[in-house]
Order: sequence, then C-alpha cells, then structure tokens
Amino acid sequence: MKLTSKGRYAVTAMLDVTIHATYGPVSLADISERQAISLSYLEQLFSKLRKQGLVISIRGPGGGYRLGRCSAEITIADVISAVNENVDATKCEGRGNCQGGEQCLTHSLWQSLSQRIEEFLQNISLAELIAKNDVKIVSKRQDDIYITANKKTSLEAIIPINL
Amino acid sequence: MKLTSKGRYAVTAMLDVTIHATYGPVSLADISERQAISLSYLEQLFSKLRKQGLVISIRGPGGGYRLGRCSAEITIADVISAVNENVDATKCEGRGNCQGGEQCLTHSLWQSLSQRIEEFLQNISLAELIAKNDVKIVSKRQDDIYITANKKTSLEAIIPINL
DNA sequence: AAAATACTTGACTAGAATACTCGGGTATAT
DNA sequence: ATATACCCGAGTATTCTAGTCAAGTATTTT
Repeated sequence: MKLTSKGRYAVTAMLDVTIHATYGPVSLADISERQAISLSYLEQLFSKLRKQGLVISIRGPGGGYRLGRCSAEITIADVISAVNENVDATKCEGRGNCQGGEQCLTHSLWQSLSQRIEEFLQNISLAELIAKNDVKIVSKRQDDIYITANKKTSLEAIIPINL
Repeated sequence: MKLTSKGRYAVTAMLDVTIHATYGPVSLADISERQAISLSYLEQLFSKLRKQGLVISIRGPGGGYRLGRCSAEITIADVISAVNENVDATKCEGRGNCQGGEQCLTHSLWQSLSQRIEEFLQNISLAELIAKNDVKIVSKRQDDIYITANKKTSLEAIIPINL
C-alpha cells in the first residue's frame, strides 16, 4: 500500500464523483475544473479506476462517470491500489526465505505493518468518510454555495446513498 | 503522511536498531549488511532521524546508533515523518479558504482522512510492532540464529524495553 | 601521539515515478 | 451531421528515489 499524491488525486476525484453524481454522470471536465487536476491526468486515473470497476463510464454528450457500486461499498484502499499498480513489497513477503535470516525478521515486521495499514484503509468507505465529516464541514462553511443551494438536509444533499 | 519505500527503509532500519542495540550501539555498516540497504543511503536517513531525536549517535570505534528514547515511545508515524520532510498537503489544509469552494470540500475530506491515517500510525510503536509479531515469527523461524543464540525468552531477547 | 574506527556533511547522479501534454481516435445524444 | 465526452498511446518536464563519492570531524585504542 503506497500513499502518494497520486492516490490523493484519485481519492479526491472519486469523492467529487460521489458528491456530484446525484443528478447524472459527472464529466472529467467538471472534475478537472472543480478540483484543479489536469483533464489528461484524470483520464489516465479514471482509465484505471474503470478497469477495477470502481466507476462506470457513460459516453456521448451529457456523459461522464458514475460510481461502479454504492459509495458505502468503495473503500479508500480500493481507490488507492487501483491507481498504484506496482505495489512495492519486500522480497520474501514474510514467507521467511530471505538469505541471511536477519533481513527476513524485519521484513516480517514490515509486512505485518503494511497489512494493518491496508486493513485500516479497507475499513473506510467513501460514504463513511463523507458522512463522518458532514457536520463539521457544514458548520465550518455555512456560506458554502453547494450546500445552501440544496433544500434537502446537508447529509442527503452530499451523499447519494444508493449508487 | 506519505508512505513510500523511503519510509519503509527508515522503519526497517529503526527496527534493526531496536533489536540489536541491547548490547551496545549499532553501526550503520552492520545495518547496511543485515538489511541490504546502502551505507550512504542509511547515512542520509539517520541524519534526519538523529535531528528528530529518534536516535542518538555514538562516535568513534565501537560507536553507532542507539534509540533516542524507549522503543515503546517511538511510533511509526515519528519515523516516517522524520525522513519525509515535505509533507504534501492540500493548499487550504482544511482551513476552508480555497478559491472556488468546491475544491475545499474534498480538501477537507482528504485532510480528515490524512489525519486518521496519521493517528493510526501514531498508535503503533516500534516495541508494539515487534511484540505483536514475536510469537508468530518465532514459531515460523525456529531455526533463526539470532533467537536461538539467546538463552532468554524470545521476547526479552528481541525487545530492549528500557532504552 | 598515531592510527583506526565510525559518524558527519555536502555535492552530485542515474534512473524511476509523477504530473502533465498532445493528438488522435470512438461512441452517443441531439 | 455535429458536438460532446470518453478512450488510448506516445511523449515530456519535473521531481523523487536511491545511491555514489569525497572530504571532513570526533573518539577510542594502541
């Protein structure tokens, strides 16, 4: 599990889709403008996200991307590992066949830590991340155009619970 | 909180010091050989670890590095953030002053996630990581030279609880 | 005092990854 | 038809990684 700004871009973009897909697919052009990420770079990221089934593409005018499944079923670990294909692991992968023996001891320890981080991120879904911060964000930004523009409660406005 | 192989090297090296500093300081040359990390690269990493007080250097023959404080008081987050000086954060840092407003919503969410990851790694100390995996490792590698060479119980042998 | 050990620092570099651009495609709605 | 918007591959500037090299300084041992 690698954690770089590439993963941050992917998560941010996915959150943007989650928030805005309520009334139809979200185009990359919109995400690009809102999140200040280059369109071509988004295309590369979404190509990988689509291959992993995390998003569904709708072509043609009015098209864009939609979440591949419910936002509660997509985890941060899913998104990050989708864009980082080459996961850098230790040579022995905790199997215990490193030459030297000494090396393998720390490899096992790292492997264990790595697994715990992965499990941690596997337990945070897009929906949960948004829900947990909803109250805080609303109170902090009462002048937010997006939220006040909606007549629903802010929670309903932000999270499309189904799809 | 960035998570790359640089951080992995740092954590691995710190674990090596934790395990081997029982009978005196650990030289970078020893770590280099055991963990297959280049000496010069270790020098760079330990320069940063020392500046953060995570290790203490002892110069001269028989010198090397020792933990700056008890292994239970050094967290994985400490080690990783020590070697990654430029933590890549969002521009607004969740403060809510992004231009556009839309961008800031996802920034807040990312900031929240980032904080949760940091807290998670802040709750894992070197001692705890080693202790939690001790039983598993011993049962897996009964032929391990290091452990069998010690007459103590494996836990005592591996973790120098004080300093 | 001299020599050996081992940390200290800084500059420098090949190679990989990141972030991004460009130029064409193809599918689809109006 | 045509505009929209996804799709794909090649290329590129920049940054980061991982490592090298060289010349120090401090400390211990002899």
